[in-house]
Amino acid sequence: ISAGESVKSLTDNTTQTSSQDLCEPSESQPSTPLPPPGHSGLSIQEMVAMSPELDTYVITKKVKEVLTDNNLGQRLFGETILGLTQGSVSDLLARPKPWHNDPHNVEKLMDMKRMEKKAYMKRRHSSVSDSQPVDSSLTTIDYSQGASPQHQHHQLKKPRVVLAPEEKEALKRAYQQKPYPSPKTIEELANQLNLKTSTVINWFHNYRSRIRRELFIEEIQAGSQGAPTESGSPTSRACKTSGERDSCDGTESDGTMESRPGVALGPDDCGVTSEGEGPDSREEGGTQTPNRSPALQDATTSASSIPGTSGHKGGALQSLFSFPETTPASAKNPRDSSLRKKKAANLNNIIHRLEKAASREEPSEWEF
DNA sequence: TCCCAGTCAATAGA
DNA sequence: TCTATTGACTGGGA
Repeated sequence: ISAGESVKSLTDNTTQTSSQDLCEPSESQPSTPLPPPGHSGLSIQEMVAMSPELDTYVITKKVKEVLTDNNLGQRLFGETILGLTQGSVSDLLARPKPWHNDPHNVEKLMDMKRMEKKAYMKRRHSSVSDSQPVDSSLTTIDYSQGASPQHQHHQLKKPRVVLAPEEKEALKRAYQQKPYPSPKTIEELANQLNLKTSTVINWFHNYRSRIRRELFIEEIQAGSQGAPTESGSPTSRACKTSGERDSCDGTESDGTMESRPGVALGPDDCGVTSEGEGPDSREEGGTQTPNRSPALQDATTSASSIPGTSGHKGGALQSLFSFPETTPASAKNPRDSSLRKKKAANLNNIIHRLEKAASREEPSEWEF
């Protein structure tokens, strides 16, 4: 059996299971005839859409475990199943994205799927030269993504800029002083570091974004361990600060951001000290959320201090998606709690089948 | 126009 | 050869 078949089998069974589990949480049989691509049966996406809150951190962690256990590479999984590159898969697995959604939106989702199916059928009839892969489980989204402009401009690609450690240090110090530098500051930084302004701009965007994600993960981890937080809710985004972390990727200790001897650009050399900025200063606009100030960092990172006592690892599968009873939703309504438990049971079931499917031989034919 | 989330893809490291 | 990192880019929202 090829790894590709394994992946397919794995994901196929996930879909199948999820459709049934939605109706019957406790049991399901995967032998049901498979719907064609673009069908209106419930898939993993729909199941997910019906869950207002999911511990995506735990789910992602489990998926990662399954991939590892079954020797399924990120590239294969990403390209075959998700339509993502290896790097994106790695990023997602390392930093899962939280969500919060309205379960009633499932109706919208079904409508969208119907539209998708129509479009798919239309394309199939009209396209003559496009020899589609036998694996019809690839969704229409996959095809559209394959035609991204990035692929078309392949020949025009610029060489990748690799920032030197000193340059990164200087940028980080500048960031500490001003997470949102003005165009003037950016230009000064670019000049002093001999970089393009676009590179500096991109660096600040990326750094802010990745720090934010790191904080999400911390909150999720804290929340999934019983802390009554609004973990995972995009609404919490507005409460984030961008400058509260020294390290972007979590692999560097916060101490690395201290001013470093031997680096050409000291804090005063970063071009960020000449404009009277305070720790919370943001030069342009002034329309940003005020609590983005680094000065608030302690308040927003305190949730991460909860020790890692997750009982998921090595434990029974049924405990994988045990939603904390202390979360606001379940606390205010016992019915919610029961609902959440049902969902947890469903998800545990899915994971169980994922694992079983990964070790099975026969590929089946359905979409993820 | 700016910021963001999401993603790609080059590169480094294991 | 695999995964992790990260600069660059796109599209959407305000």
